[in-house]
Amino acid sequence: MVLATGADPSDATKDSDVRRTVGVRDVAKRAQVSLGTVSNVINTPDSVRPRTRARVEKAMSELGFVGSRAAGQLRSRKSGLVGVVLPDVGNPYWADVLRGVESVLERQDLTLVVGSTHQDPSRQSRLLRALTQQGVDGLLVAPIDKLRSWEPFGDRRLGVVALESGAEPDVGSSISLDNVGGARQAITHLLELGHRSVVFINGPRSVPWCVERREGVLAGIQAAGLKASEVLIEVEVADLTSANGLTATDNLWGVYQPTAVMCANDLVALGALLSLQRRGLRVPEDVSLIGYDDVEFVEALRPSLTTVRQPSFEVGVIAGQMLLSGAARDGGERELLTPSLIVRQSTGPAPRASM
Amino acid sequence: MVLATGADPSDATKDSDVRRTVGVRDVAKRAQVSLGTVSNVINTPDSVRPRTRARVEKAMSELGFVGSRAAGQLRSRKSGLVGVVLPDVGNPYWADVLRGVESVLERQDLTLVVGSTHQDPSRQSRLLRALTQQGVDGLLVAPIDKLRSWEPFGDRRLGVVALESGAEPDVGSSISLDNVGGARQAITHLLELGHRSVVFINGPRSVPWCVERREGVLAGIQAAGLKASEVLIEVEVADLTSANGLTATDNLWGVYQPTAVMCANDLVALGALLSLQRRGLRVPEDVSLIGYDDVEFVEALRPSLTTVRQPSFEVGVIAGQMLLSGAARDGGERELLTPSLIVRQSTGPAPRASM
DNA sequence: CTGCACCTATGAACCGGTTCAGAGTTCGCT
DNA sequence: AGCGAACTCTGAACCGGTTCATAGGTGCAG
Repeated sequence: MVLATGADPSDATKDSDVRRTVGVRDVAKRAQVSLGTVSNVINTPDSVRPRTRARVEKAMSELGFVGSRAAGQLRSRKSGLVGVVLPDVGNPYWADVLRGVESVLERQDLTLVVGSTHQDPSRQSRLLRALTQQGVDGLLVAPIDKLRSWEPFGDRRLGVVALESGAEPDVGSSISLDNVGGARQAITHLLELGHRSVVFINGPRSVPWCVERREGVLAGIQAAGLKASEVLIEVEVADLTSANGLTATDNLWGVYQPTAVMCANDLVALGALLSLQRRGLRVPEDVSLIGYDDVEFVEALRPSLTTVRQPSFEVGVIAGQMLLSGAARDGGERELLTPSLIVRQSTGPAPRASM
Repeated sequence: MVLATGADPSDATKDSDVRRTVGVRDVAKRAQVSLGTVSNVINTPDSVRPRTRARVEKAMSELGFVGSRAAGQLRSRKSGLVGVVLPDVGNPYWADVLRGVESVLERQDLTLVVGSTHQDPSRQSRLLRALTQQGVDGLLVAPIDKLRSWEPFGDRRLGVVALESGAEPDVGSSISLDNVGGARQAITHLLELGHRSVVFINGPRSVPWCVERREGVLAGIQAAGLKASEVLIEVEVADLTSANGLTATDNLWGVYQPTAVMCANDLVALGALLSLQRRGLRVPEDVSLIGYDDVEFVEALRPSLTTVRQPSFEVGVIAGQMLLSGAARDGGERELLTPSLIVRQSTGPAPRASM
């Protein structure tokens, strides 16, 4: 699921509709049992004698009974909801992570509620607040911002898992990827190909893993005995989408003509590729291009994209397991995964004429 | 957000935790007002004198008050939730529709709860049931299956909007695309290029718009004075993903060698393209390929993909507006949008040597 | 100074599924 | 038949924010 928020739902039409929904009491009356028994049929069917259960179930279907989660949740303090806060569900990378989470939570009666922050801190806190109000039992967050006030979010029944959070969170468990290492591999690859004028299109500094990827880039440059100020041009886009990648590259090219473009994200790289191709530049002969994530479609691009592969599905699986195992609640568990560079066609030797 | 479902959340740990959450009563006591006033501050701030309001707000932040949606919803019969049921949020097309919906519902205090059916009818009914239990105020559904028992879902406060439902739903409003026309344009394009051996990779027959696209294909063939049985090879995949597109094409090629492949979906076309390229076939010289949706990245593929463009974002916007305007509740409103063929590089004249 | 209209604040009742202590049954065994 | 353990079933109380009829307060006109 995805979440969005807004301002005023109160303009509901006057509902003079008197028809009430059928509740446990109606079912109980019809099945000639007490309301407690109906509740038992719903929650602990084994504790009800088969004959009775059948009667209740018959009554339920005859009446078209659909329970109200809200009422149950109020008393039981369980919502059966797991909140997931991601930068952007539209990004295939995160969609993949989500599939991983789903695959684990599948057999539990847990419902995923997913929201996108679009790299916007205020959106993040709105989402977190909304999810807390919904009473989610567990929370998976890829923080876009240092989470200041975790307090109310922390004591979920199943706990909290931070995905790709730079700093170690003070509650719950976390699962991270070595962004520094991944970015460093990428930039090193470019430097080894002779590139000495590289543009790095990154996300906002407030995002932990953007900061880390930048660190990796700087570290790689330094390790090669070069100065970042002479080699690197940094560009920042608010949201890591292909549209922004395209615009950023378009704007940039009026000012600089680097021999390589490195993107914080495959989506941005896609945008950059479109911009370059429209401009008539050949990749990788004129410009090398490198992405990050190894999203499914980049293999089919021509040229196919060199990128840094992240085990997206696995991240989701581990996160889901942490929730179920209780590690997310008890905290302290840390998982660190390593990305790997996938060299394809979009990167090649720097052209001679370059600086 | 995305929804998933499962079987048993009961293994919660015994919480001996006695700490209760702060409620309106706690806030009321601290602010020296009645609990009703606290409720007013939350819901109708203007009806509370500024001085009083300030006192309550201070108390709320001091106590770290986070309301419980469940409790409020129980009494007010408003959840502030809008359920969205889509085939696959991972598909950029639907992600786009979603963005459209979000853009409209943004300023309302509505939370989107999104779930993917993955073309699975049982998943659809599970989702619908789960959303109903959550008490969603409105529902957007792209039905994957004739919805038999709409009854309990129908009387949402904001109503129901059916996206791309083949048959006219009996409740709510609908917004559809001319799938017959779109598919017909695509197949006609291929036939005009001389193709007489075309594979059509489609989704399951249970999905309304898959059926419609098939109809369009058949109509186009007939209109060209040809027989479907002699021209068309039909393949069906369960879920319209690139992985399935790849496998289907791989398997198929052992048996047939058509001169063109038409896919019900750009994602499937992407898979097909990968399969063809791995096999060493040139597109479009050896095989023409055509997709459906005009998802963002297909323009960047090489060859860029010929496809049928659908106004995805607009679909979302209209759907959102129908919900807000009450058209979704009162029903009867029908919107029909028209897709258009976008010819790019992946289609070309049929090779001579073909049958 | 009284009356009346309007604005605020109050708090008991309520929404509907779950809990749990206790009553009622069933059944095996002596 | 007699007895206790185990199993079923019962229903009042409860979760916590919202509703709404009512009470209290303020200000202005008569």
